[in-house]
Amino acid sequence: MSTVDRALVLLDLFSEAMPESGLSELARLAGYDKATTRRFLISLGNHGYVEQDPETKKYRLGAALLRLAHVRETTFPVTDLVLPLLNGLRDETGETTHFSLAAGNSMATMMIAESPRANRVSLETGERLPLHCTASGIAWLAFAPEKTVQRLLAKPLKAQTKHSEIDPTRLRELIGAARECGIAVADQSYEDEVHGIAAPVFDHNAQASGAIAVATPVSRITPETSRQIKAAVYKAALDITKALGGLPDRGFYECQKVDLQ
Amino acid sequence: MSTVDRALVLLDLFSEAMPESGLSELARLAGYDKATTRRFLISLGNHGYVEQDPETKKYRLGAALLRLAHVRETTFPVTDLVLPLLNGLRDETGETTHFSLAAGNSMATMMIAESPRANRVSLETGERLPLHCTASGIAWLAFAPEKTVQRLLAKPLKAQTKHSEIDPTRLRELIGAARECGIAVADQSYEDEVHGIAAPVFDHNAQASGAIAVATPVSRITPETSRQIKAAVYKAALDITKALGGLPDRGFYECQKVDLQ
DNA sequence: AACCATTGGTTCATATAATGACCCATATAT
DNA sequence: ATATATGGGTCATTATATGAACCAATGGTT
Repeated sequence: MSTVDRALVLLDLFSEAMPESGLSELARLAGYDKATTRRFLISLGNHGYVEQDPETKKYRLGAALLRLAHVRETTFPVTDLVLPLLNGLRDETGETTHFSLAAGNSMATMMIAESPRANRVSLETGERLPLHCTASGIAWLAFAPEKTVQRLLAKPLKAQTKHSEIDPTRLRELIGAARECGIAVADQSYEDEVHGIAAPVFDHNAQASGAIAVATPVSRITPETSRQIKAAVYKAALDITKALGGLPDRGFYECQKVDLQ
Repeated sequence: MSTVDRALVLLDLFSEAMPESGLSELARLAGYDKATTRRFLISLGNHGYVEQDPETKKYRLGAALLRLAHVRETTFPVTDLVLPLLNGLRDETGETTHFSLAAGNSMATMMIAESPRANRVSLETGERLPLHCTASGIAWLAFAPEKTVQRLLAKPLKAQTKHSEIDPTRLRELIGAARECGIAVADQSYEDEVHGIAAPVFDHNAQASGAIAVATPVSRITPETSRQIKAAVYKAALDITKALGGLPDRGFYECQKVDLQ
């Protein structure tokens, strides 16, 4: 991994859950030496991508990112392309849908279309969800580079609920199953009462870059609704991939033939 | 300059005016070897900060930036803090105001509050303005590190209008004057008929990080309106600096005593 | 008040990773 | 057909990144 890569990892560490952090903590999280971490932070700071609070000495993301995001969005408006499709999926299923991108060791929620129902799953833009116990995460892992999967399964994983699967070999099976049928299911493995169904979205290299998911109160899941949602999610994943100029993995196409239970 | 710094320079090259670019062009603009540039782009791409169009092979800013900007904005909402003050300055002067951050060799427009008048100056968020012939640019240069000024003046500069000053020694004088009174004036030096009055905004290290400016049709500029706007801009610059947790340069405070013409 | 465990920050000999001249295939002008 | 772009890749040389050890300062604990 190049020096530049290592420096950029620091940016990935920041999230809504951890919007600012100290030098030692960042070094620990990234697994770098303190001196190295500090040099990286200074370089990032030179360009306005991080700033340091003069009081607390903590580092946070910098204002220059707003400019870049603005250029990106006015130039290549992902939101404009994806949101209508996400809304369509929401209307079709009647349930909350969301689009997320893989970011470091988690999925970052980029867009949400909430269900109109009173009893619905609700989440927030920017939320970061763990890979191993969410439908989106499993769907992404199923088409992610093998090395990424290995690295994730090597570490000890945290169970979010009593339904969470944290055994590496069992997780391998789940990932394998998702790869088989192009769809991942997470039944209350991230939060009790919440059922997730997700499919990967691909970039132009046929690499999974993110995922779309439908999140449902578990009470509304029946064999019928499940089948219906799976079919809708599968189709929407293809549509969004296409809208973003991506190319689905070869194997993903063949999933159409698989009986979606 | 460290390797990481050099890689990050590539991100700064992208703008609304140049939202995507090829390998050779980027290498040329940054002054790097093609191989080096390519390695940087790949590293940036690994983290989603740039992407490559598979057709044209051109590179553009990546989607991961949206996540970072989102975290930054929900965590440390600059817009929420600055926009009200910018609106206040607009209301006070009746003219279009904007806030910009220094980014590479230009000022990047971050926020705008447009004048309600029919005959008004109009600009766009994200626009990048040259340093040497805009009020914002001069205001920033006046309190920027000496090395930055030297580097800028070393290169040949482009005249935007027949009023643009491009002679290094004359520009030095303009910058010096701006440093004296904390205010920079640009009379039709970027665009004919447009008059700009700007003051720097400082970060927590008392370094100029950006500027606010009032842009006026030159027809409405009289000694009186000019004096009034200068006073308002000066005060707003202090307010915004404070709102952002910044600390004005020592010299900037003393400008209050200077007669603003 | 002495103690230990943190923190942010710094130094410098060593080892590792960055560099760029050179090469290739392809595409678009002349 | 020749010249000059382009994106991409290789590899010996060299410059840069690295991290153990080191401060000074802060904040609990005993």
